Amino acid sequence: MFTISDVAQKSGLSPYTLRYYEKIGLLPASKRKEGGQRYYTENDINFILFLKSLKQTGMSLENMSEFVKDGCIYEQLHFNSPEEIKPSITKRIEILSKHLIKMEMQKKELELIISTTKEKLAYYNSIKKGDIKT
Amino acid sequence: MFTISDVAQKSGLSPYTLRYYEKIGLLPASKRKEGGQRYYTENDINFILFLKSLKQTGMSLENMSEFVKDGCIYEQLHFNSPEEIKPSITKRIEILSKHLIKMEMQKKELELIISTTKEKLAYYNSIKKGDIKT
DNA sequence: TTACAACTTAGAGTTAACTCTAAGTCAAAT
DNA sequence: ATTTGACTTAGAGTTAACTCTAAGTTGTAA
Repeated sequence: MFTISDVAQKSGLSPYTLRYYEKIGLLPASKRKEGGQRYYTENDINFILFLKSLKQTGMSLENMSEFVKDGCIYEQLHFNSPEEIKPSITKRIEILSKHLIKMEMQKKELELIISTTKEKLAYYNSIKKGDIKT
Repeated sequence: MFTISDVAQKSGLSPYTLRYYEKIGLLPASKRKEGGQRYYTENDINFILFLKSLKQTGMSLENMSEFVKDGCIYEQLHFNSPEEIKPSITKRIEILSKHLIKMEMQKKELELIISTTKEKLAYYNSIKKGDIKT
């Protein structure tokens, strides 16, 4: 069982951000200790890491919320029981399919600019070494 | 020679955004027609597209400005004459190298989440088709 | 048991990156 | 020649996503 700062540490998100995500409904209400303090399980952390990777690949918080909501219990990095997931399945398939296409395009774009960047670097380095005289 | 809305069209950035980029010094002062209206060449557009791809892969406008500035004439998608580029070469190599590493990591991350997403989609689809009964 | 650090909340403030408004000028078509 | 629509500027407004503040509570180590 982990505190909010443990999770912050593990996820690279600040405690502020984690509370904010909960406030806007992107994360489900955390479990609480006696005194009211949040605690998190491994599963909670895995879910947070999954959301973080969606975010890193350009999904907006709003779009992520749509993925998470619909009254559905959030899943443990994908193995909730089928009957828990079923009501929101079509919606989820739709969102993930769209995002998948976006990510595939992103990957192509990324590969292109990586090679453009390598070319530029090679050019700059050749000038620096003096291979190209002025 | 292209107008600002031509460039907007070609680059996917709005005229507002193009003027804004110029205002903050991310783009060099545009050439103007008689009446003061901006016009752009193919080279200008290529440079704008290069900046756009840097942005798409997560470089901040501030970081891009650093790349562009240093009093240097901006380059035509990489072939300014060496003597124009030389003063800012070390800085540019530094920025691009850092960004390259970031992009390589991003690519790995992207590949990982693409495959995770595919798995999830396969799982959802199998529930939808009824292969997994409740 | 007393510090002291980390937690809690609601709500305010910040930052990056646009995005628009207002008031006016310019250009193309009728 | 006049209308229509795109252009110009400075500066204000917006949005997403945090990030912090204040005031108070809880947990832990000496």
